Amino acid sequence: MTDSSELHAGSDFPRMLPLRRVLVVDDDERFRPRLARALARRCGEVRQAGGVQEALAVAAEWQPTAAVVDLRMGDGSGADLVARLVADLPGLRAVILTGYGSIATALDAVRRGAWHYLSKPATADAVLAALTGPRAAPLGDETPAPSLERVEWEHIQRVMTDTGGNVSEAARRLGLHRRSLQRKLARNPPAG
Amino acid sequence: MTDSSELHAGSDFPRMLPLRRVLVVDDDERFRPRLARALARRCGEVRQAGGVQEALAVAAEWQPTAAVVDLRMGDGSGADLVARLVADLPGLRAVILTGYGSIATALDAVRRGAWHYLSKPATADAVLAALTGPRAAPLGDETPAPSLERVEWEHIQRVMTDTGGNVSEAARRLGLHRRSLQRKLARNPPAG
DNA sequence: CCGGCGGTGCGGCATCTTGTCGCAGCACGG
DNA sequence: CCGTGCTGCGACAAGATGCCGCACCGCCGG
Repeated sequence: MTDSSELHAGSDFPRMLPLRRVLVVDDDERFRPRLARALARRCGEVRQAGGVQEALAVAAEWQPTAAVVDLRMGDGSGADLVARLVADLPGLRAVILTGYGSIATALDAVRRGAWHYLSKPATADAVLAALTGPRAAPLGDETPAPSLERVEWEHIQRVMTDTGGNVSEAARRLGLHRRSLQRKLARNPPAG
Repeated sequence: MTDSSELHAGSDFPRMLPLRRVLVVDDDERFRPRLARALARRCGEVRQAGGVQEALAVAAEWQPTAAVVDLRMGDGSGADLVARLVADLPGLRAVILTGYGSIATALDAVRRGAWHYLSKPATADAVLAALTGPRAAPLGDETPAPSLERVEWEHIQRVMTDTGGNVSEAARRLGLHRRSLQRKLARNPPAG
């Protein structure tokens, strides 16, 4: 991936075969064309799809070698789409684009066949690096799932540092009442 | 930072300067040496530290150019450590290693100066790719924090697919009562 | 064939947790 | 000096959870 700075323009991508035909799937009409254009300057061919159905149609006849897929789309889950794509097109590398907070879901997608995941907004370079670099650690199933309590607590801590310790603001962002946040903070952190 | 003066010959890492001196920080006595050895075969020098205090001491006198830091350690947070390291050693690239479920916290670390984050277990190749590749999208502050409710819901969904839809098993992993999980699942997914 | 085991759904009730008030205090800036 | 927004905290009703029980189902071995 270190030589990604010298991507050949034109039609040959020596050992970067995954980048020959890249399918960009996102229902965000502002973001998708931008990403597609940026990718087009660096890869072989790039096509776009605005949703799951369209993506499946394009994939069936065009047989992309790589896909960049948004996690949340109006007509279906990007994770499901990726699972179907890699099933139909063995060897296809798919990266999941995800907004903040869906990282766990994106990791799920990796276990279901996605190559990597990125948080949005992602630069074209980051996408390329993810596509051509090593696969994201699939997180073996032996990694225990954290308790709900723990997940909640970590997210609260995160937002709290975000707001610089402002309880009222954090409560607003978390969507709960200030008093409730106070009480949660007063409690002790979960053990496991 | 420090340029040609202190370079040890022997290994050549052309434009991979970050990999000259790599500090591996983890309190897991089984995992750390393995990672360190694997890295040593691919980079310049590699040293290890078993905790935050030790890492700070080593960093002060050795001035690493890169660091691989576990997020959770007995004597302190890896995120805090990274923040201090990048403050002291400008140009240092630090990747955070995180277990499942602390991804949000790891992203936090990225905002506080870390270069990238990886989920554990991570291969040495993945670590190198993260260190030499583009920086993880720092997730501008405009990305809204998801509501607590939403975070909870996504985590539940994740564990549910993990268990193949087994409610009892998912409840056990989530650390709540089966009846409560049933009720949560019966409710509708959160909007925002 | 039957009993044990583990899963599911659901009702009910005691108990814990939240939401929503209100009040008082403190800091900041017009 | 007063408005604004933060903080901590008490109180009480509304809501969620833990925990019991029951009925039912599918599976597997005795």
